[in-house]
Amino acid sequence: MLKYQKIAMDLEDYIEDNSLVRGDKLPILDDLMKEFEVSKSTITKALEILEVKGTIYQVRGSGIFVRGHRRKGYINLLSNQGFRQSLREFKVTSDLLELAVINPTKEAAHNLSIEMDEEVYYVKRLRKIQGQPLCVEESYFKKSVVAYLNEQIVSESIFKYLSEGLNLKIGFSDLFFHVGKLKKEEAEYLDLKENDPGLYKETIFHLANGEAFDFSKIIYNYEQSQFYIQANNYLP
Amino acid sequence: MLKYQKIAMDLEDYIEDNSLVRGDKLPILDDLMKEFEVSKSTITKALEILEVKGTIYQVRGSGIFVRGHRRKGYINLLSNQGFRQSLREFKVTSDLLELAVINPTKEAAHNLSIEMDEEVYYVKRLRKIQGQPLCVEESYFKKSVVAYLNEQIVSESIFKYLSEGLNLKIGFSDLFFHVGKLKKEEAEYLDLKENDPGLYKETIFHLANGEAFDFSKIIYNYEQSQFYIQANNYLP
DNA sequence: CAGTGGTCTAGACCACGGC
DNA sequence: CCGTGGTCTAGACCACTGG
Repeated sequence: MLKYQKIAMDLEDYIEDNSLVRGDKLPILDDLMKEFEVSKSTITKALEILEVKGTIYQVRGSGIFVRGHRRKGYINLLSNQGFRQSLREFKVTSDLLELAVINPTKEAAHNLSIEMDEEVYYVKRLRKIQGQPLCVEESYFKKSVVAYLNEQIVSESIFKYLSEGLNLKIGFSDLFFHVGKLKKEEAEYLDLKENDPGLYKETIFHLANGEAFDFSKIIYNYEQSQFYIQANNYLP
Repeated sequence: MLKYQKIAMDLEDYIEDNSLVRGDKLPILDDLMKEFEVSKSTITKALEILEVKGTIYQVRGSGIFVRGHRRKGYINLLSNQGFRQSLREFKVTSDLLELAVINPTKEAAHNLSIEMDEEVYYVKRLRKIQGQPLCVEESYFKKSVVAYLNEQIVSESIFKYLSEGLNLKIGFSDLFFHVGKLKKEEAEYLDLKENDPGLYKETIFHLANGEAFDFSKIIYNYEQSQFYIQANNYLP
């Protein structure tokens, strides 16, 4: 593990352990350098990561402060770590509806930039929160990248398996969404009525080398889901 | 303007001017260092900004590549620069419905961390795209920060005025949203029907020093709006 | 193994906040 | 004015990619 990653994690733990909240001050740069016995740039790099993640903000001439937020019960839209993190106080479970090796739909093939005769793993899951349907998810994993999946892996954290088990390096993801009216079949999964509102989200996940490997479609139950994002305002 | 900011902008222009698309290669680090006559770290910093913004991705041992994305007509959810950027090919206009100095609602006061007797500018606007209602927005600006607003400023870009006119430094923003059924009054603004789907978004904007100064509530017309985000996957 | 990006250092100097 | 974070440099060394 890289120094700056370790420092970033240690600082997150420090904030957690000391129950620091928005506006609370962290030690100054100089002290952090001494504490971790690294150069200024390394601390800066660690802080930058936490800044991008929305954990802290830095004010020149003043100090380093905890950002956090949190409205309870909101899902972090950008966390692909499933819902374990954002909703850890709630009970989230997952029903596996389907797991198979298939040829992709035209849509999936297009979003993964593959031919329609290349094989993919198709995973369909229904996620529940405190027993209520939270969302239906369909995922298409390139089989050339994700060579093997089984029921157990899928029922736990797929991404953890990919990065730790298969040693894949996840890079970036493109996320698209819109709001619409649920079709009858969709509504049934979510325990809602036809034409009720639904949030439709599509995500294309890429490896660090830029290759798309997972196309995912999720429909959220509007009664169970609220989202948050912590953004930074870079170049105007 | 800082060197790395200038470089980042120049590289964006370079991509634009040469119509580079996803996967196209940029010059290597060494050449960029020579071209811009700066040290490696400065180039790295510029590239990092573009990486966070979703403009490029870097692959160790291989090169620097254009990321971009491929869907037209989607709104960048994280761009507070209004819709000019994402939808520049479409005609976006804005009707001012109300502009007044008032005491904040309880909700606005809470989100801005102020008392209910402190004054705020209240701005209500209806945005249209190609003549169709796109969203209704209500904003509350702390008067202690934004001392003056008028009809002309509001009809153009408020944030441009804040950063260039008032020289305020925008820092970060917290974004919350959910999906719901439109109330009758809301639906009328958007030319929709009661109980049609709506995307409800709230944003709290902060200065670089961490002070909240703008609380904004937007309801989007589901027929006119689709969104995208380009995310990076940092620490697992 | 050559090419290319990533990490880390030590240090100079700058810019902003707040007393 | 002092304390604090931000920018920038030059350079050593590491780690991954791809022929």
